[in-house]
Amino acid sequence: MGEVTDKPKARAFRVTSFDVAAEAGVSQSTVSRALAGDPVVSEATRARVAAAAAKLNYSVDENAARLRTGRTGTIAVVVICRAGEDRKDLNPFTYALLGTICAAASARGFETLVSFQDSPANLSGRYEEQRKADGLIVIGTTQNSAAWDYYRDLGQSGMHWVCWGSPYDELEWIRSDNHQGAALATQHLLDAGATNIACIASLDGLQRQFKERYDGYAETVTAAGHEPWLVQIEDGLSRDEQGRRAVAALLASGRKFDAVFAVCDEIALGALRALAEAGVRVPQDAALIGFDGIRASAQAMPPLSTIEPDFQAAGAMLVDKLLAAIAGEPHGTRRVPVRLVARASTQR
Amino acid sequence: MGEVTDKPKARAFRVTSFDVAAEAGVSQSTVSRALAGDPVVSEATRARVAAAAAKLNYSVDENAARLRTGRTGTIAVVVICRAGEDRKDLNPFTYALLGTICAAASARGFETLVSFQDSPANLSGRYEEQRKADGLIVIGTTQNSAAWDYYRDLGQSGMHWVCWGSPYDELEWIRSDNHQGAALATQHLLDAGATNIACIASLDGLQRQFKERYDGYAETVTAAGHEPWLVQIEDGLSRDEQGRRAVAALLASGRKFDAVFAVCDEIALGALRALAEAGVRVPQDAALIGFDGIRASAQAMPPLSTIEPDFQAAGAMLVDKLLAAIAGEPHGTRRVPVRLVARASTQR
DNA sequence: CTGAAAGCGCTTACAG
DNA sequence: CTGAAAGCGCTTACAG
Repeated sequence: MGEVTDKPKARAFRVTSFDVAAEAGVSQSTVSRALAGDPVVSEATRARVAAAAAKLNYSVDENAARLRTGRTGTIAVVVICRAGEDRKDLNPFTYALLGTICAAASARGFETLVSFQDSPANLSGRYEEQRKADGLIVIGTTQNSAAWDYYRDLGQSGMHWVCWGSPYDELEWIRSDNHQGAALATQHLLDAGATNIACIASLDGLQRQFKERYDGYAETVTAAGHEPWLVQIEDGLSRDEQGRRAVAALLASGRKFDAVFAVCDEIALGALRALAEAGVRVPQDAALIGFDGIRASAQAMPPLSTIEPDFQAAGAMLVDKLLAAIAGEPHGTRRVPVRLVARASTQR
Repeated sequence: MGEVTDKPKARAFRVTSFDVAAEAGVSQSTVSRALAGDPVVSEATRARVAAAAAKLNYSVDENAARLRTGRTGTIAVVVICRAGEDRKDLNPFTYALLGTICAAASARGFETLVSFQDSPANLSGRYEEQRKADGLIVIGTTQNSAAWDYYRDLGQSGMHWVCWGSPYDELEWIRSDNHQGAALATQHLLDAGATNIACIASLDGLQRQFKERYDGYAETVTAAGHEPWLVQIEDGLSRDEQGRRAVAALLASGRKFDAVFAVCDEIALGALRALAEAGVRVPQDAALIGFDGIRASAQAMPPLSTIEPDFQAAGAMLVDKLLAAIAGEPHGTRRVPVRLVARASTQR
C-alpha cells in the first residue's frame, strides 16, 4: 500500500453499469433493462441487479441516458421579470405559480430548470435546441413586452412551450377564469348591498387578464342595473403605486362610491393603504375586493377579500398542456377555476 | 420528390457538429474548438465556423458535451418546505433568496435545477450521482428537521453542497449577520427612546438564526442597562400565528412595554395585527421592528421597520461558496451583511 | 429472457 | 493551426 503512487485523478472514479453487471454476473444491457423496469427481465435477475446496484451505490448517468434516448425528463421554466426589478419585489403570485409548476412537474417525474429573465441581454429560451429540456413554460409579468416578443418569435421555431401571462392570444396559454372570477367578485359586492362599484383596471391590449376581469365586472353591474365605472390604472408604475394613484383619482372625481373591485391583489393592497390614509374606512365606508389570492391579502388590515385561482390546478394544467404538446396530443383546457375568498374587507 | 416515402421518423432530424463541419469545410473537431472559443483556432476559421453554425441554426447538444466533460454547468437548488404546506404560503424570504441564487448562478454561466421538497417521500438530493448537477444548494425552513437530517446524512457521501437555514452548525452554511442585525434593531429602538423592549424569539437548538438574533438583542439592551425580556414563540404554528400568540402572552403578562423586536418579519406581521386588534397603537404606544426585509413589511400598516439582508449578496455568496467547493478552493465568507430599514413602525 | 454490438454527439489527447 | 480517432456511459434494435 505504501508503494501506491497518489497521482491526482483527472476524473473522479465512477461506478458504471458495467461494474454493476460484473457484480451481478449479468451483461451490461441486462443491468440497464433491469434498472429501467423493463418487464422483460425475470424477477430473479432484477433482484440480483438491484442488490448489486445498491451495494455499489450506483446511479444512472443521466447525461448518457439522455444522449441516447433524446429525452431529458426536464422542463424549463422561465420567469419573466420587469427589467432591473429586485427578486424580492416579484409578484408573489408568480412565485406561487412557480412553486406549483415545479411540484406538478416533479409529480410527473420531470425536473425543472428555472431561470429568471428580465433584460434583452438575459433572454434565452433555446433549451430544446441545446437538449437541456423537452419543453418550456414561460410565466411572469405581462408588462415586459420585449420579453414576450422574444418568446413569441422564438416560438415560431417549432419548440414546445406553454405560457401564463402572455399578452398574445394566439399562443398556447393557460389563464385564470378571469371573467367568471370578476363576476363572482362583483356579485359579492352587490350582494353586500353595494350600488356604486368602481373598478380599478386597465383595458389596454397587453394586460389581457385585466381586460377580461373588467369585462366580467362590467357585465355583472350592468345586469344589476348599474353603470360600469372604470378607474384606469397608469402604466409603468409598481402595482402598489398604481393602486394608490387610482384611489387618488377616484377621490378626486368627487363621485360617491361604496365598493371597489381592483383587478389584482397587489393593486388592491396599494388602494387599501391609500384609502386608509384618506380616512375612508374599509369596509364601513367602502368595501374592497382584489383578485389573485396572494398570501399578503390575508395578512392585510383588514384582511382583503379576493378571487383565488386554484394554484395547484394552474401548475398542473401548465405542465400537462406542455407534456401533451411534447407527446403530440391535444390538450384543450385553458382556464384555471377560481373561487371567492370573502374576508373582512367586504363584510359590513 | 413525389417519390419520397414519408416514413415517420423515430427521432427528429438534428443538426450536429458534423453538419456544421461539412458546411464550413473543416473537420468536426475544429467546429467543436471554434464554438467553444478555444484560442488555438485561427480567427478566419472561427468566423467561417460561426457563420456555418448560424446558417444551420446549430446548438451544441449539452448532453453529449456533459457526458464527455463530466461537468454539467448546472447547480441544483432544493427548497425545503413544511410538510403539506401550500406553495403560496412559503415564506417570501425563501422565494426572494431562490430568485437571487438563480440570478447569481446565471451570471456565472450556470443553470439552476430547482426542486421543492417537503415530505420524506419527496426528499432526493442525489443530483451529483445522477450527473444532473455539479453541486447542490439547500435553502428553506429550519422547521422541517426530517429534511435537514436527510441532507446532513447525504452530505457525508462527499457531494458538494452549501446550505441556508440549516439547524446544524457543522455544515457548510451561509447566514445573515444575525447578531449585528439584532444589535442594529435594538439600538434603533433604544435611540427612539424605548426602555422596555420585549423580544419575540425562540432559543431552541433548531432555529439557529433566532437564537443569534436574540443574543444580539440581549447584549444590546444589557449594555444599555436594561434587562433582556424574552417572549418565547410556540412551536408548530405558522409564523403569523406565533406572532399573534406572542402578543397575547405579552399582554397577559401585564408588564409594561414600549417596544417589540420580533426575530422575523412574518412573526412581526402577526404581532402587528394582534397589537392593532388589542388596541395597542404602533408606533404611538409601542414601536415594532422585525427582521428579514420581506416585501410585505413595506406594505403593512404602518409600514414595518426591519433588518434587511443583502439578498443579492446572499445569492452570490451561496453560489460562490458552492463553486469554490466544487473547484476545491477555500471560501471563508459565511455572513451576509444586513442593514436597518427604518419605517413608520418605529418612528414616534 | 439475455447478450453482443451499435451509436447517441460531443471533447480532447495525440499526431502532424 | 487542424484532423483522425478514441471514448464518455448509457439504451435499444437485433440475434439467439
